[in-house]
Amino acid sequence: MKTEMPEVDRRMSHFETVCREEGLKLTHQRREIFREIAQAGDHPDAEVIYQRVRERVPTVSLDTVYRTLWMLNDLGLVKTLGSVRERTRFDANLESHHHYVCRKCGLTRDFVSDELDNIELPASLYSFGDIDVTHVEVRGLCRECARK
Amino acid sequence: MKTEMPEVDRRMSHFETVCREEGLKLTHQRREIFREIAQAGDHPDAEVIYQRVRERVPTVSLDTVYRTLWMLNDLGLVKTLGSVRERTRFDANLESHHHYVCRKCGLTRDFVSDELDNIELPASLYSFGDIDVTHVEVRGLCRECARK
DNA sequence: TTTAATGCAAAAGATTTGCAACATG
DNA sequence: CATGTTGCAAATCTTTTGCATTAAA
Repeated sequence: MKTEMPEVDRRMSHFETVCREEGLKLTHQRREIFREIAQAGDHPDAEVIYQRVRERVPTVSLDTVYRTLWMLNDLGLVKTLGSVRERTRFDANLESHHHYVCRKCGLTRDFVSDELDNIELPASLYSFGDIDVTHVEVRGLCRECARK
Repeated sequence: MKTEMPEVDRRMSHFETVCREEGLKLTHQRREIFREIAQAGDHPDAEVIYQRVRERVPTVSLDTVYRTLWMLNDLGLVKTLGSVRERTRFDANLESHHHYVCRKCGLTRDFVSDELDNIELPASLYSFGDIDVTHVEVRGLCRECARK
């Protein structure tokens, strides 16, 4: 389930290029933390990344992992799954619906779409398991944030 | 942006029915916490719900809000946006892709689909703001969890 | 009256921050 | 060598838990 080496190498050099462009130092820790995410196929969280990097860099600290992760996210080198630095939000609307989320302020609005509710999913998906619901999240910059 | 009253009332009576069926006590706190989510149009988090309920029930405590929220979630009376009781996960795959997520164990697998990448979104969406990316999350029970 | 639910306070967990020591460019 | 980065420890913030008290059925 790991990413293949040629792809990992491609990601590593992109990472190094972006860091140089931004004037960020290419430390041993940063390289190894990024490499870990670049080759992982399972979307690890900060703690898991920390444990894995520690096998190769025993002195790395958890706070460096966090700092690096957010730095990579700000540079657009990694993405986060689910909410970004946000708490769990609750919703009592049980009808099938989807969300528009502002990438900057987190504003979230419901929308419905019969078309989306009936999209055909790739057959390969069923090899992962069965399917209950399909939820579409549309991200963008909301009007309010665009004005500033 | 609040939910209209008739719909709130419908949700309230559904909530009461389910609680009775499950033998759960209909306390003042539970009613007001549920009402708050039922009428909110903005997907509040636990802290926000707590602050709003406190205006009407000044003695309510934050831990009761948390306990009630998870109870409602377990009963299927509310849903959570984003990850459920999970930490932020990271991903270095920047290509457009979607996720299959197991509702039980959180297993997450990437998948790609040209069809999904080209779905037509409702025009009304553009009234919220501009659109960067569309991400589809398919939820279900993975094979591993289904076997148990 | 019986039992479950609440509020409090304390614990646990996750993430962030200040700062001196250190490594990179 | 100058500056940005690290590791440590402590702080902060969010969520959970134990337990005596209270309220629903």
